[in-house]
Amino acid sequence: MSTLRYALLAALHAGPLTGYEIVQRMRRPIGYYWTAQQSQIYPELARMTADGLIDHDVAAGPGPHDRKIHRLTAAGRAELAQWLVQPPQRRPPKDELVLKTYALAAADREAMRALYRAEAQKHRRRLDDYLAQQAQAEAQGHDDPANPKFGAYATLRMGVAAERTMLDWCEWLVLRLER
Amino acid sequence: MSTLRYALLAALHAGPLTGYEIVQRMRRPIGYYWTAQQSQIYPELARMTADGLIDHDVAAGPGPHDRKIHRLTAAGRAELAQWLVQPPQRRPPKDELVLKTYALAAADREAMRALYRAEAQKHRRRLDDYLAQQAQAEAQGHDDPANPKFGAYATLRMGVAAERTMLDWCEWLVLRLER
DNA sequence: CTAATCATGTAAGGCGTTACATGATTTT
DNA sequence: AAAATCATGTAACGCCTTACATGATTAG
Repeated sequence: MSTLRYALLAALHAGPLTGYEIVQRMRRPIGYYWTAQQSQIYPELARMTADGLIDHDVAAGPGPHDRKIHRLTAAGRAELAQWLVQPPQRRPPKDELVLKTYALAAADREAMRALYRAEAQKHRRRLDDYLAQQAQAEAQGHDDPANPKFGAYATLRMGVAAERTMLDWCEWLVLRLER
Repeated sequence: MSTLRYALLAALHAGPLTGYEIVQRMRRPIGYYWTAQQSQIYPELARMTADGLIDHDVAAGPGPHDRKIHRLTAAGRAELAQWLVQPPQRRPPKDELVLKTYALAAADREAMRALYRAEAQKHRRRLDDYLAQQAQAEAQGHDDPANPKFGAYATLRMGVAAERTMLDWCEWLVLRLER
């Protein structure tokens, strides 16, 4: 069982979705959890159906393809529940900006400073975006653990925290590389 | 040019290393920058040598293989310097724990709470470890941008910040999932 | 009239992980 | 005597990205 499979089970945990809707959610991590391309998602959904983890209803779509509305089977839901409570396997963080930083002595200092200033800007934008979404989620009561959307809210909070961390780090570098 | 190539150029930016030494540094990200397996590293070093980005001296080793001490060529150093100042391409963060959190409603609440408590513990340990390394680096003056090890120090600071962020988030979840 | 959206899929190729292989020296 | 360290490599396989393909409806 690959992590992608669990990601798809997780995507379906709160209710049925079409492959297309899953693709939308996983393209840009709006909340902040996982990503995958459609060329990975469609075949995997087919395999999961063959393995009895999910099934689907078929409905006519606007284009040449019918819509397949996927939902978890009892087996799929059990598999998900069992996986959720197991400790995650740590996969190493790979961040290009951090890698560049390791070798920053090999580049022009002012150019590197400009890089961090530009990255800080990007993180500030994304942070503002996430903060707005977080406020909206709180207004709708998603911050209550009893609310079914609490999980999505918690991932959003991680997104906020991560963006803030990156922003602070970039700003620290901009200051440190002065002169 | 893959990111792995740039990671290897970055690894060699401060001086020559054998493939084995690079493997050690990239296995568990001591600072916090990049990882790769030896089965990726050795063939890539060979290809980079063929492409003129690095070259090496050969010396007798203790085992059946000679040591190859790799260093950047002028072309390799130029390629690295040019890459460093370009904006990094964002690759989506994939964190299994965050993924699990998204679907946390599908699992037993107390079991999830135990999971976050255990994860908090791991992050606390790693944070302490990184903090000790950071203090040592500062005592040796690596926090000065003029010091050639400043880049490694800056990546370590990112490691510290990231661990602290994850720790806080796990502890927040433990509190929120109470009762 | 052009472009985007909805909706599902296939093909090719590169990136990354796990496992296998060798063998002398040093540590337990 | 057994295990770890040093040191470099290959093989198999799966994951992931980029690109291609179809075609009706809706928005600009």
